[in-house]
Amino acid sequence: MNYYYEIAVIGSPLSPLTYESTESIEPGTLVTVKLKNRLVKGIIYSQCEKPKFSCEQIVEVTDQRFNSVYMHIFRFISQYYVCSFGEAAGLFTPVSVQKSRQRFSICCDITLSKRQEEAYRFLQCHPVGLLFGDTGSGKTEIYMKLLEDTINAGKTALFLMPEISLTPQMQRRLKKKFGDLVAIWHSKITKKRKTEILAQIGSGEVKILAGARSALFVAIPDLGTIIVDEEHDDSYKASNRPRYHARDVALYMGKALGARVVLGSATPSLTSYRKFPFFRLRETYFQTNKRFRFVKEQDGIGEEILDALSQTLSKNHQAIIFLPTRANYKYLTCMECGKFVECPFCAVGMSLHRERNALRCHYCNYMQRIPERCPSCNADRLRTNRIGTAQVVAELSEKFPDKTFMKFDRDEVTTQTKLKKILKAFNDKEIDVLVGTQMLSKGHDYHDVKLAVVLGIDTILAQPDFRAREKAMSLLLQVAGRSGRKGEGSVIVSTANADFFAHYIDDYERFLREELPWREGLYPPFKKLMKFLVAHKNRQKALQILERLQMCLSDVEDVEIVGFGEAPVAKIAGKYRFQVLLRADSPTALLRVAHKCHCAECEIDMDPVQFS
DNA sequence: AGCACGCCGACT
DNA sequence: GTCGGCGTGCTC
Repeated sequence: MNYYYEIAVIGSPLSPLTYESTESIEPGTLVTVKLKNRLVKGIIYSQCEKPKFSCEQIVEVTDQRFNSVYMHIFRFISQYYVCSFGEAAGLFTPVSVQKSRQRFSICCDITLSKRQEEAYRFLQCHPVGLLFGDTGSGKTEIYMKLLEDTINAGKTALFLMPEISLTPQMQRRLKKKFGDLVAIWHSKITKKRKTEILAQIGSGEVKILAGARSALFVAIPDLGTIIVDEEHDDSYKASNRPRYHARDVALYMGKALGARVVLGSATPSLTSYRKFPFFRLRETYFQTNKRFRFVKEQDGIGEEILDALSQTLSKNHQAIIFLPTRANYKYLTCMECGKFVECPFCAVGMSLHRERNALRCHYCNYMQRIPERCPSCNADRLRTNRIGTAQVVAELSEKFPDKTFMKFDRDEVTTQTKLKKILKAFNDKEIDVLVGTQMLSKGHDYHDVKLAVVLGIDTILAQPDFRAREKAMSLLLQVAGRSGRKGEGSVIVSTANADFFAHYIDDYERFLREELPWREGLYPPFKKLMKFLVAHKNRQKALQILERLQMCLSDVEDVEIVGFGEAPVAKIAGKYRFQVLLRADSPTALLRVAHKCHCAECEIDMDPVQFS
């Protein structure tokens, strides 16, 4: 007897293909099949009738299978983020469940403050809850308590955090409490280690998987709790196909698998604030006395900031300096023709990196010599623009020769090991000042930072993005939260928008409340957005695809075309980019359009977060 | 005429 | 996505 199955090829954009087998196989089973004479992995989508064409035999049936709830989740992802079933399933890692799964109980030794106890009880009685807790208010203890409960109930848990918040300190804390019951999972751990962890999850030795975005896709059995820490963080949104949002997938998975979902943040997203019941946990742990000062200085570091820094350093205290720019300078501009030196492959200015004596493109990594003359008009009046972390380090090292400054950005912190090393050196006082980008703001505990300097926040506020204010405000608070964790701390912000920031600085909830009406009728959480992206190395071709797309979009109902045209970065790695932004009241209307008009040449971005 | 490269369509 | 077929265009 022969059976026929529709099989989705893992990671392939193709819709399921039909294969033949002599065995009866359950949907969700992973198999090996031949595709164009090559062996590929597939997942049984469904059983079907004998097709009219002759088809290939399934090569191998593995003992790995996703259950029907997971199949349902894959279907949701492929529907909602508009990708093939094989691409959705390809995100996930199966776990082979052993029959005699081990059970453990953990001793309940976490003591919570009265307020923490209330927060904990609140989260306990909501299937989805938002822990809106200031930095230093003790969110972690509440997470620990929830994880402890989960294990004692014989269940497992996922603990998600942005890749960069996966600090040695958080790992240590988890390890200290849960020992080998917790495993750490992120994109950089080795294949060997991953196999090991998967086996331990299967046997029930590991009960908590803590990690970055990708940890969500480990099909851990008996899931009881999903915690999404720093839920506001945009790094939860995938930047390539399928462009899922890990927080939103976590919410869906929680519902489907019957697991409690806890979102946590000091600066929750406006959408989560509006959507979910929340508990407000204010700063109670250390009675900090934070002073904010706003100054208006030009690009770079002016007198007032230098004074503040000088005072802090003279007392042998530490400081952090935030600015949103890497390299020495973001641009090299011609004073004659006004153009900046552009990457030959991308429509962006190249950044000046002194230590490599080169201009580097931050999109495609192309490097070239620093030119003497303008490549466009040949004038020899090139000037640097927009100071970056490397330059701040260089200039301050010269001004304070007996102090140590360290760059803290993606260029410097390339591995977990380097992150560990720098954080240790900083906490051991071998470094006096960290100068960094967003990375500085993510969940690290700096013991003795008495001053936080925030530069360039106005460039974030000025982004053509409906969330520009939300991004700027939360970033400022997150950076500020790193200063004065014990005792006094001050924050000095260089901005021309002091009124805006000052108004909300000690009450993020006020910001969220007052921001809400601006979004009404226009943006999330009131409206749904979707973006079509077209990229092609032939500009003419790209325009053709865009035109065809517009035709398809011309007669759709309940969907508004907000705008179309060149993408904010009109060319990346030699590909010309165009986009269409759509708006609707419901995701259904958008998805109807997406499924009608999508094609191989365009990518769909549901709930986009990137607008510049 | 022979070969290289790049585009496009099919993949069960 | 990835492979191979085929057409264009350049070289021997």
